[in-house]
Amino acid sequence: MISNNSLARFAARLNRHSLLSNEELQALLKMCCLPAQFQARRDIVPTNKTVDHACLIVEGLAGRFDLMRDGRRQVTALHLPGDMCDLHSVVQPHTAWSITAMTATSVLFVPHEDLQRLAIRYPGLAMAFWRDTAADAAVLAKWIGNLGRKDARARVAHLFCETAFRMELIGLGTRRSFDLPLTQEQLADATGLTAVHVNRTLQGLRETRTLSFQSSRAEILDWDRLVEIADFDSDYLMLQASRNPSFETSARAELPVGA
Amino acid sequence: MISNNSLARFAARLNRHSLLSNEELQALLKMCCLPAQFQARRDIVPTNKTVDHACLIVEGLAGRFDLMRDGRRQVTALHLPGDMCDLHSVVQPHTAWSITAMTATSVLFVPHEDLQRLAIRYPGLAMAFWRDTAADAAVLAKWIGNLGRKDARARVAHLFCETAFRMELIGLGTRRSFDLPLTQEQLADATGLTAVHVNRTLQGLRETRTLSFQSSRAEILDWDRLVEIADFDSDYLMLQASRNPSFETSARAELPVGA
DNA sequence: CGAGGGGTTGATCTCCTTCAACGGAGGTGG
DNA sequence: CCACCTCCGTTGAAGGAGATCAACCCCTCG
Repeated sequence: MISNNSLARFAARLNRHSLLSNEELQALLKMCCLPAQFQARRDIVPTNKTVDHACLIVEGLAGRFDLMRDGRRQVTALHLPGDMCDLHSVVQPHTAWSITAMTATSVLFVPHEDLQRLAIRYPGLAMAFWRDTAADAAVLAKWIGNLGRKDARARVAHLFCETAFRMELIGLGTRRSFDLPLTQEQLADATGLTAVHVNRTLQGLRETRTLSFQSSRAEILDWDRLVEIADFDSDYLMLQASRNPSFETSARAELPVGA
Repeated sequence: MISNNSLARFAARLNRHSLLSNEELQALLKMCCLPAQFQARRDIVPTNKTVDHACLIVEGLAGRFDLMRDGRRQVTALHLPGDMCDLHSVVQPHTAWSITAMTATSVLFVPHEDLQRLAIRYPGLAMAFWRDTAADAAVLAKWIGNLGRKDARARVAHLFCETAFRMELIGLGTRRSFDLPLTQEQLADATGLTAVHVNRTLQGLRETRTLSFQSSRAEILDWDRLVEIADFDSDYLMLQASRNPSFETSARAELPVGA
């Protein structure tokens, strides 16, 4: 199955915050899953359904959306390749959100059943899944802070800092330069602004030689300045610091004995 | 130990979204934990530390805060009695957030070690913990939508809808009438507004006989109207609908045999 | 009695929205 | 190959929602 390669990206993500044993890793990679393609602006997971599979981003960009009655929409999370963007649906199969392809996107659908089976069989994996959901939540919390208490410039700057950081982490470009094929309207959906104001804000950042974002490419000209403007601190991403090896090893040690 | 009674509230919360077996329930209630009291505005969990215990709210109100460099602050989550407000710290012991008592609050500190042990021993509990974190994240996502795309009136209305709903659920008042000893400044911290504007917004809601909030008491005079203004839909709270019994029972069935 | 915290009010300012128009790039069909 | 259309970025002008600043009131508490 071709999907092995793509599952590896997810495994790598988990392994970044949770140490996985070889056995756990192998079990992860053996999950069977269904590949699918989506054009930009297509719903990958519609709202208000009950789903029986989670969705792993292989290529492209996907957004989790909160939709208002009047048609306004807000991106609540941005998902890059390797993200299992609704891993939480395993424990919460009724969707109150919707996941939409923001660019042409290819995904793998992974049955909940498989993920549940792994979580029961391997407590270390259950912890890793839980931790992944917690990491996701930490990003959500940070976005609340940004939307609630920062102006347009800081919000846009923060989005670019975060995305640059994550892109570098998964090996898609560097934090100074990476592809980001989003329209200004999509950036607006993510920052709680209008497309017009995102435009003006980007111009401001461009004029001060801080950030240039043109033809789907982000070039961060002055990283320190951007971080300063955004009040960005990568800690919340929980990408390297949050390992909890003492528990992971004890989990493994206890597995053959205790359970 | 006095704490049994208080742990029961948390168990009830879990049981609301995850079916627990008697054995799991008993194990939960047997956790040992340390009671503590906090005055309003005291940090229960400071930011930028590594913690080895989670924090269960027994009485009072606590807020999770995101703090900006310049001193601005944003509440990212509001925690009511029965909430284990940083359950996610079990898998993510480094705090990027801070938890502060918003009123006089009594809490129980529960060692991560105990929670981890339970999660390993009982996959059903591990799932319940994971689901609790997911439910928490769903609220965070909804708040992002509110902050990003709704005006002051809708934000305030939504906060009251959500809180009324949750209060009723845990048996502290009804959705029409409940105690909420928060200042307008604290409401402002939660809605991304200023205290002055919260004041004017509340006046507007009071004048239209929708909501009255005075001397620490919320009276929702017109629930339907408030829901309409807030664009509130309780689905995201995942309080009754998200049970996943098919898995829970299979987990239990497999426990004695499989693991 | 004085101090301080919280609610209320008014005046002013500003950031962002809204609306509208235009231009360029890319795609399509005659 | 050009006409046309659509999408996206850009610009300008006007309006509005909410912030900011400052004052005042009331209540509680030392």
